[in-house]
Amino acid sequence: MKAGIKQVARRAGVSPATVTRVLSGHPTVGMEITRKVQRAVAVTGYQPNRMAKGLASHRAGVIGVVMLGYGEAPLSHPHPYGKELMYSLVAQARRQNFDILISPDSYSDGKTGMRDIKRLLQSRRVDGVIVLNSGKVVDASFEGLDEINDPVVLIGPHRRHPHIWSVDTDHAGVAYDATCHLISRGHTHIGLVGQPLAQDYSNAWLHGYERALRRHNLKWHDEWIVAREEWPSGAYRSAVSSLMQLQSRPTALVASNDVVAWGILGALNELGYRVPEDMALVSLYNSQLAALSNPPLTSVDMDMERLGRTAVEMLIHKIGGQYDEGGQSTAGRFVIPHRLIVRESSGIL
Amino acid sequence: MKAGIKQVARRAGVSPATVTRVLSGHPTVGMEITRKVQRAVAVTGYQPNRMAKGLASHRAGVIGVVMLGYGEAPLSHPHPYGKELMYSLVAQARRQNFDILISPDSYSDGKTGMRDIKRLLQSRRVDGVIVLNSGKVVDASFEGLDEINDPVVLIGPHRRHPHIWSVDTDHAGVAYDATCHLISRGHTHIGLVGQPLAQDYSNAWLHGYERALRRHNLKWHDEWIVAREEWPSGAYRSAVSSLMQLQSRPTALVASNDVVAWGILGALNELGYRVPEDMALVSLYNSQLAALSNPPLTSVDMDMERLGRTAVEMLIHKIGGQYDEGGQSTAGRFVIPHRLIVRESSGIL
DNA sequence: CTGAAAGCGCTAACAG
DNA sequence: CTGTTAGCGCTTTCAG
Repeated sequence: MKAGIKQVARRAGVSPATVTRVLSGHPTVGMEITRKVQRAVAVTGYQPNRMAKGLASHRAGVIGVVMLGYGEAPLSHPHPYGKELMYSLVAQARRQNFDILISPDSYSDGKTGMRDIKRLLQSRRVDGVIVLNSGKVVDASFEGLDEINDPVVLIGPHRRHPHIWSVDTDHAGVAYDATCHLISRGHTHIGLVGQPLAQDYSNAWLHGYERALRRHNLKWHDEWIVAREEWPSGAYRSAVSSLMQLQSRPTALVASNDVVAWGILGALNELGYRVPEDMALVSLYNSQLAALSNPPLTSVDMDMERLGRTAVEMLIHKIGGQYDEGGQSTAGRFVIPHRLIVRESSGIL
Repeated sequence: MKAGIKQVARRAGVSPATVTRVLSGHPTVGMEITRKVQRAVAVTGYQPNRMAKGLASHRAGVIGVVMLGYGEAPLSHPHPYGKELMYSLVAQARRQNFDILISPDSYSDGKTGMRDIKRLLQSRRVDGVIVLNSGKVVDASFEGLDEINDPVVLIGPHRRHPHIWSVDTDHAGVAYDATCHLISRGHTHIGLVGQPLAQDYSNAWLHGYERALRRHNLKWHDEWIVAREEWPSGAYRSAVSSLMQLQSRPTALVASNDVVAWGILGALNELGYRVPEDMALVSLYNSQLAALSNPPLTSVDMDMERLGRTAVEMLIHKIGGQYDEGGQSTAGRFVIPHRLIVRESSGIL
């Protein structure tokens, strides 16, 4: 029952090589023969053995996904690249006929990350790898990424590796735009709530935030900036509470993502403050949660769909051309445009 | 540079077969030789070519994941099995040294689902498949699933296929427990808000809900049951609003998942009602959102971690024994226990 | 334009 | 206990 290429070939009255040619759309095959082969394939329900195909052709037809610094729970990590991005990767890979492989190695942290990526590539299970930088990974962890000869595309920030292909959002720009929007709504006291500033993302946010304020000749206080790694249930309440009790308190906040924004919203509500009247709010990422809150969140959309799509396209391009081009001299960095989605949390004009 | 098994063998002064034996932990290898081989492997940084290995051993070391009925956005589908389940699958697969493959075929809907699963299996890319039933798939779509000879484990409900291996939650029991909890809090007017009742999950919920009410000699009205496929932003508000205006309105609701519960919470809040005073709420799934709401949601935890883990264990067991056992005569259905997590939304004692 | 032959890199009998 | 010998099922030169 398990039809092999030989059975198909015999049935069609041709050689195995010809079957391969028809199946891979090789141009130089006669109409007659093509027909016969196609019929034989249809009748037998033939499906090529991917192992054999891969072994012979040196191509797996698979893209590996490695998440750096997500610890034990990468898929439940709310931030910064969530399921939207993951979905986009899978969807685009499908369009180009690649599978997505999530290997055990995918759970690496910074320390072992590079080694795991190399292992994955060397085992030839995948043709290339997309690395998701959670932002927790210090840049030094990418040491060696640029020496890998197989196709690799990094999603996320990195500083010191000009040879790495990557695609990312302009995180500083995102924070800048969010802050400017609040300024344009008349706010002069603006705070920032999010993750620890040691992380690459947060760092960029801080820069964008400060740049926006500076450009508008506004000042800010360190107490307006709240950053913590974990946000257990009570944390929002106490953070918001301290913020509100400041003698010179912010009247608007930039939240580093929608989950944080929801937390702030809840705390504000619980403490009897109203949004946007008592406190305006702008969030980042514009996930599905943003529109569902009360009031709906103004949030910066980072177009995860396009981010993922671009990453896969870049990678497959590299995979296709990995023998043509010598080395990674043609590295590039793509920045996906973001845009502010104005809803009610930032105030009504 | 690209070390193959031959290089390693030569370096260690042994035959390729011996290298294989050492690497696969074959018992009958001398200490001396084992050492030498291990050293050679370490020095060369040898990584077996998985294609070749797979072709020769007839095992891919990969588990395929197919999501049925999730349409174009399986990974962003909030319900019923989200990223927690996905994570659990990947984590458990890792523990047992399997990769997870999300193939283009994974996006099947009911119509083409079976065909895609067969294709995936027949291409020998994967050793077995875990099928996630979104609940939207009508049971008839599983026609043929029981004829597949390769290992398949279904996660989710199904009715007519005794030969299918599956693991699931007792959905009716979940709704039953949620409803009983509300009853024990003194409620007699209890509503149900969720997805269309034509879906398997919702059907089970309805049964559990009704059973609980019947057992306690309580009545319910059709207007207390709100079911819709999509919940755009305004939908919660209007649903809640109609519910509250009923002359005999429910004082408590069972929400089919945490996202729905958040929506209800928001609408209630917006309309000036308080939870749990004006309306008590119990939700299902106990996702990360449940604890973060205000007030925190009482929700039924379905232990997605264990659900995923069990599914992978079952599948790998089948993969391991697929030549020993004849046919699928030993099919089984595992039900993962759930438990109610009491928080504030269902009332304070 | 098509067939024949030669592997891809590894594992799995079978000998020794 | 270890080496030798055949392939796994497909692709790919290379002839014709």
